[in-house]
This record gives sequence, C-alpha cells and structure tokens, in this order.
Amino acid sequence: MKQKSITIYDIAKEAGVSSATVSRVIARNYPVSAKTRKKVLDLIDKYDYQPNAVARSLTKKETKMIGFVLPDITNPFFSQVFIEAEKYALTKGYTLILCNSMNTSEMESKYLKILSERQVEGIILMGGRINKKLPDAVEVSEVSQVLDKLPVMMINGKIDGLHCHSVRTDEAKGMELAVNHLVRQGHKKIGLIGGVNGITTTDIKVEAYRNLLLKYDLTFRDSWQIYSGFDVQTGEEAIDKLLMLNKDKLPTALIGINDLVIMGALKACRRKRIKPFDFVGFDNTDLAKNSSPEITSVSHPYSQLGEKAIDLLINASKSSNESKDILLDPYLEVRESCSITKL
Amino acid sequence: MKQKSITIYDIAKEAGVSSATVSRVIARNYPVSAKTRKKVLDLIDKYDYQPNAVARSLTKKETKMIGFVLPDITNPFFSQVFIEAEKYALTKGYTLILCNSMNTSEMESKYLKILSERQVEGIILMGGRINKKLPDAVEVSEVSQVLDKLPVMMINGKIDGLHCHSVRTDEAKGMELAVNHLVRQGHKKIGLIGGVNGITTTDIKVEAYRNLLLKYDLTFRDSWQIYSGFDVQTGEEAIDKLLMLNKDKLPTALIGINDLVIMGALKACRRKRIKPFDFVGFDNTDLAKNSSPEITSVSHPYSQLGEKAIDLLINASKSSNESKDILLDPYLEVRESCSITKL
DNA sequence: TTTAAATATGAAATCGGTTTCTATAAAATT
DNA sequence: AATTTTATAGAAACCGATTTCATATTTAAA
Repeated sequence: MKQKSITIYDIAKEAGVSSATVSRVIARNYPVSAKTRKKVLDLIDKYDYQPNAVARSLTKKETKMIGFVLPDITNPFFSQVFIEAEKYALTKGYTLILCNSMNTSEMESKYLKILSERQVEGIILMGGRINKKLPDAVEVSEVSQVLDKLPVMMINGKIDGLHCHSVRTDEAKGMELAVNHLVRQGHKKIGLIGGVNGITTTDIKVEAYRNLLLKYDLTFRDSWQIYSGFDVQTGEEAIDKLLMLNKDKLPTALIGINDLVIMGALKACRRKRIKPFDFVGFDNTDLAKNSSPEITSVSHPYSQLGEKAIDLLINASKSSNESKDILLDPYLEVRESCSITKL
Repeated sequence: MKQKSITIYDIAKEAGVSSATVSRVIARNYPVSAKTRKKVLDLIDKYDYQPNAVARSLTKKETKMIGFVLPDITNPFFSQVFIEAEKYALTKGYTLILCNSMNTSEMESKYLKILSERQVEGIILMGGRINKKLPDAVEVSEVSQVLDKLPVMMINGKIDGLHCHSVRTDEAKGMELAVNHLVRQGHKKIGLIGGVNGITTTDIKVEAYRNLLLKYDLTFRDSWQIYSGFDVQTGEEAIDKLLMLNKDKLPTALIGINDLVIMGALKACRRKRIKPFDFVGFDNTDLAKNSSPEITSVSHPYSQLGEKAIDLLINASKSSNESKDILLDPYLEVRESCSITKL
C-alpha cells in the first residue's frame, strides 16, 4: 500500500525523452512526433501514470476547484441545487468542494478561509449568514478579504456591499403561480405560513403575496400571515395559531414558505383531526413528492440554477468585473394536496 | 478583483528575513526569536497573508483532503453520514470532497480517478457499485489501480477482493430491535418490504428477519417478504401486492428496508383508504421524523459512523496495512407509526 | 543548392511553499 | 578566557508538473 507514485520524470527517463516532452504528450496541444508520442503513451499506460493535479495546479495557477458553501446539505432544497451544479461542473472539468456551515457564522467564515487557502477558483454561496440582519450574522468586512479576491456567486440571495454575481429564482413569480392556482381552485381566503421577517427570500414572497391578494381582490388578514421559521415544527405551530381563530375566520388554503412547513401543517392537521386546508408549498423537494398527501409545490428550476451558477462563475474568472444577476422562472408542480378535501 | 496574491517571499522580503524563517513562524514548531516572530506576524496580519495550500501540499506530500463517494447526497441516509464525517474531519484539519456517483458505475470510476489525481489521502465509499452482483457493476480490477494506492474506507458495505477498512451498522441487531418492538406491541404477523436480493444490506436484514421469526416462533409467509427496491414507489407497490392476499392472511405489521419504502406504504394505505399497518422503518432519516404519521425507525449511529470512518482512515494512512472492520450498534427511535391504529 | 520556415525536443526557470544542512551569534560551561 | 552548547536564521534543494526560450533537425521555398 501507498508505494511511491511515479512521476512525469520516471516516464520521461524510461522513454528517453525530457519531462517537457511527456508533458506535451499529455496536454496534446503541441506537436510531438508520432513515434515519441506512442513511446510515451505506452509507458503511461504500462505504469498507470496519473499526472499529479496538485503540482499541475501550482504551475498553472488553476485548481479547477470551486467552493460551495451552504447551511446544510441535509436540506433537500440545497442538495438538489448542489447536485445539479456538481453534475454540470464535472462536464466543465471542475470539482466542487462542499462545505456545510451548519448555519453558523463561525463555520461559514472558517470554510471561506479554508477554501481560499486551497486556491479555489470561485465560491458559490447559498443561504449564508453574511450581512444578514440576524443575531449572529457575519460582517461583510470579516470575510471580505476572502470574498474580494475571488469570484463569488450567490444562489438565491444577495449581499449588500459585496461585489458578486447572483442567480435567483423569481420568487415573486413563484408566489403568483401559487396564488393563481389556489384562486382557480375557488379559494378566496388564502394564508401564508413560515419564513422569517428580514430574510430576503421571505420578504420577497411576503410582499408578492400581499400584492397578489390585492390584485385578485382577496381579503387579507394579519392573522393569516404567520412568520415563524423554516422547519416542520414551524408549520405545526402555525396551524395551532390559526386554530385559535374563530372557525369562520379561518383561511381555506395555505401557502407555505417551503415544503417543510407544509409537512408540519399536515402533521398538525392530522394530530388535531381536522380536515386539512388546501396547501401549496415552495421548493418542490422530494419531501413534497414523497409525503402523503403529496404536496403541490412551486419548484425552483434546479438544473438551471446549478448550471448558470457554474457557468457565470467560470466565465467571471475570465471576464471583466461587472457583476451579473440572473433571474430564473419557477414552475408549479401540481400534486394532490389541493384536492385533499376528498379524503 | 483577482489581484496577484502575496506569497511567503513577499512577507520574507519586507521583514528582511528568509522564506524559511517565515515558514517557521507559521508552522511554529521551531525556535524563532520573539523579535523576528513579531515582525513577521505583523506583516502577515497587515497583508492578510494566507499560505497557499496547493504549494504546501506539493512539498509536504499531504493534501489533507479525503474523497467521499456516494450515490446521491439527496438521499438523507447518505447526507447524514456525510455531514457527520465532514464535521469531524474539519476538527482534524481535513477537508472532504464529496462525489455523487448518481448510482452509475461510470461516474464512480471517473470520480475515483479524479480524486486520485487530486492526491486525496484516502477515500470513503458508500453504497457503490463496485463488485456488486448488479448489471452495471464496476469490476474491481477497473478501479484497483486507484484503490490499491490509497487507504479505502467502506461505510456499510464490503468489497470482496479489495483490501479496505470498513465501518458498518450492525443491521442484524437493528432488525432485532424492530422485530422485538413489534412483538412487544402484540404483533404476530410481521412482513418485510423493500430491498434487492443480492445487495449486502438487504441480505443481512432478510436473513436476520427470518431467523428472528423463528426465534420468536412467529409465522413466516413468502408473500409477506417482498423484494422490490429502495424508493417510495417500491413501498406503494408492496402494499398493492399485499392487498391481493385474503384479508385474514395479511400481516398486521410491516418492517421497511428503509424509511422511503414506508413512506410509500403510507401513501398506498391512504390511497386505498385502508387502516394502515403498523410500521417500522430503517435509517431514521428526517423523512421518518417529518412525515405524518411519524415513522418509528431503526437508526444508524450516524455520528459514530462518520467519525470512525474518518478516524480509521487517517490512522490507516500511517499505520500498517491490516484492515480493520468496525461494527456499530443501531438504536430504535420510537415514534407514532406503531400506534397509528388510533387514527 | 542555398536559405527560410516549420517541426520536434531539451534545458532551465518557475509556481510557493518546506526542510535539511550549515553558519553565525549568543549563552552556558569549564 | 577558551570551549562547548544552544538558539537563530539563511542558502539551497526539493516537491511534480508547465512553459519559455533556444537549438537541432527537417521540410519547403527561392
């Protein structure tokens, strides 16, 4: 195990050529005589020679690595974007380094530093805590030493005061898909649950939600729009809060800030043994597909999100320093949750 | 953007010392006078100097990187192990490189090659296709050039003919937890759904299941043990098959090869509007916690799995070439699914 | 046939660190 | 005061590739 691995010099020596020539054979972008090429290729094959990517990175000053920092890969929303990005990056010869910040700012800063030291060529950031109006937000200044040196791509987020590119799902449009769908099902009382005031994606959705109620001339009640969080428990609690209202003051349909809160809402309805509301979630994660009832959900264009992020980042390294922002269209994945009343 | 980054020489020059001295200050394992140290540290601070990990890797012949190849990070079983491994690796100064093989053998081979070129110090393999008795299995010989050179750690799996370490959950013991639990609930007719004949983890569970039925003196019927797969659809189909039996020949409780098939079973029960069976799943993923009803599930000792894998791998690089196999105990996470009859 | 252009290859510098070996200065010992 | 230790720091080699520059050999053009 772990025998000394062979280098380009070993190959060169046995082939009776210089390392430069072997390098040229490998890069195959430079003329080498057919005879020499064959001799070298045969030896590469014979010894299973693999060029050392670390050494190559050092000389070429390119690592072909991209850092991908997100709060938690266990969350299917993030993992789906990651997987699409990874798939696409591979076709472009890049390797992603995934970093789970566990939603803590220390981890986030730490990983940014590690990635920078490892000479990644760019960083993709999702759902981070940088410059958020949150208790343990990361100050931009803290990480700017890192982020200023590297092309940065934010997915579904934007940091004020930081020069970076972004790719986002048009969540206002997503909200329109959701509301429109429910309205067409005949709903006139639509609530919105989950999210945290001050988080961009929440704010966008909430604003769109209110505007749409106006547009469709639907009643809005403060008690129908419940901030809480992003997890299952959040959804359960939201239902509990709603049920404190008079029965005739309840909404008939609920939009969730994501699928998880809808899962929670479903649990609460089951626990309380009430006929569930009609639901529409956001993110279209596997959860929505696998739960029973299945959940109708506004889907991110996952593959586009991943691909555009990689593409822009790769080109960003080359091109000028204007920052690009791309807005992508969501779509609605209609499932049974809106006909749950049939149960 | 992307200004030329400063090197150890820049620091050395401005401090009026040699690069060796700066290196020593950074490594702080070698005597440097207090005066010199301060001068250097001040400059490092002034310029936000970060050592280039690529260059360091080249000289030290250690990258502090470990490859982690799994089929699909979207699957919470894998992502939970990964996240624990990552967390622990970080404390040891290692970075993980996650590779999603998408369950294809080409990707698996490709990633192994990439990881090897990138000089990872070890590879963790989960749920791969190497040497499986499957249509598109990877021949060991194909990847042995890579795997023979590096310490390899398998999590919940073992490859014949490949020298590697392994960490596994004792799934026979897990099955015992499941059966025992159901028996204590008064069940005498217990079925098993999901899995694929020939896959190690399935085989272990099936064998344990049969032995346990004997041990508890319970009836076994062929029709109660349904091979199918590992996903939600699999679970749905299993219920469909079961329902073709006479009502008095149905089991009263079902054990799922994982949580997903139980999710599927729940969906099918709901669709067929039948009072569900009692269920116990495997893996204790978030799914089990978030679904309604919640699913009782046999849990892997996730953090141990991840930590042991990293620990053994790190020490393996150093120590002899005997391979270690570690078996860890699962535990049962009791949730409501076993009292679903209350619904 | 002579000269110019194209092809094929090697020598050596380089990337940014670490480490060994050596030299000097300072401290401790005799 | 002379000698031995010890602390400090530099010079230079090295890790394994790539690439520039120069050179030798062919081939094409004049």
